[in-house]
Amino acid sequence: MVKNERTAPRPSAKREAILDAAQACFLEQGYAATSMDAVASGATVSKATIYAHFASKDALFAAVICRRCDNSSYTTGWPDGSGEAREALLAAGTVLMTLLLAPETMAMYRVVVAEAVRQPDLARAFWEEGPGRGKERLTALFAGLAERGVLRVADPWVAADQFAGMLRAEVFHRLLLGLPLPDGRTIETTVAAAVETLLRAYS
Amino acid sequence: MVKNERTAPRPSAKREAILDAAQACFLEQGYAATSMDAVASGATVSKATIYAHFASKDALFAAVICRRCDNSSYTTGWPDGSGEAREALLAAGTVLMTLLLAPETMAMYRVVVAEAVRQPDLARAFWEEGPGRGKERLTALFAGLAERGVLRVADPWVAADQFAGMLRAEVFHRLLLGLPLPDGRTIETTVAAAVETLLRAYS
DNA sequence: GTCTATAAAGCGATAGAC
DNA sequence: GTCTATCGCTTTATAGAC
Repeated sequence: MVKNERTAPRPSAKREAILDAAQACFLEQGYAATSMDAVASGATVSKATIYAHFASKDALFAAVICRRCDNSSYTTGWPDGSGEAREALLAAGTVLMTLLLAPETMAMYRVVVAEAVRQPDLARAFWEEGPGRGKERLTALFAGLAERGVLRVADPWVAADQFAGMLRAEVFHRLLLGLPLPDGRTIETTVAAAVETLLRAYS
Repeated sequence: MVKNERTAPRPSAKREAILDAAQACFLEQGYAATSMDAVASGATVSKATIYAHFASKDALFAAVICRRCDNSSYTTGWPDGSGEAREALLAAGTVLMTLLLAPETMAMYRVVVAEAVRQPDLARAFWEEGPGRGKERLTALFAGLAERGVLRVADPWVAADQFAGMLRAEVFHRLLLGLPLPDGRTIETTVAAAVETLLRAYS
């Protein structure tokens, strides 16, 4: 850890505590309902200290979202695309949908969507680092399967779009609205149904 | 128009003006960023008049959402399911996706999602009157096509879920975040691709 | 950098006249 | 029902001591 970090501010203990507390507040209660007093209290820090690190509430919010985006790169279980098509799609679908339905992801999505109109740059960054990146990996997977001839996909982008869409159907939208799920619909059944449909369509 | 309306309050000119102004504010700026002063100004009415009609800001918001839900029943162009499967699905998909991508629908979705945690009852009402109703119609359509034997669908709910999901894929989520659309992706191409995929899978 | 204390403004909601 | 005027509270942000 040399001191040669010009772009990002170097992490300090207080700064991290502030970001942690702010993330908890923003994700649980939304942007507007979160007060700087609540963040200060959560971080056991005075409000003035927050303003020493972040220019404004907007800047603090942006910092929280960006930090979260940078950390959203865990891809354990992602298939390399070398085996059977069904196997690869089941693995990819399970990874994506598990990440998608994680409470933290849902909360993140809610708050970014809510603030998208007010902070367009943030919405763009969120998409590119989050859903957009997953979409690219999925497109690459379909392209690889098509190239190897195990799947007859004319346009990998469209196939990835359809796959992602089927994963993010009613289950996702009900969770986003905080509603109970329909009986018997789980990650496994949804992924399996989507994979079977795609295999029948593209074989 | 007899005076026998016990449930809903009878419409008055001022009341409607308030609801119109409130809807414009809430959908454009969100719940928290909308002040009662702004609504009063938009309706050319005093703030006290608003409180004569609505108990609180929350109540006003709920009234706006519910009124909008009641009006979202235009189904021009919805297929009766008597003809060919491709024809019926193309028609249904176009109707759904056109409604889905309408700016007003997008704004509504944004604000309801943002307030879902704080007002769960409202989120539930929105789902049942909006997306839920569309989903039911779609499920019935698939069930009818399956019954007539023109489509081999084991579970109409799953088929409807997948169709709706494919319609609400990247295009929908990018619009929700206020981002530009990828080149060459329109309502027509998305609907057509989804229909072809489902036909290949379920024929 | 970090604190306490406070400024300055905006908010939802209400009182009281008409 | 509708208005004007205002209350009481919370908010973001800052000043000044250390």
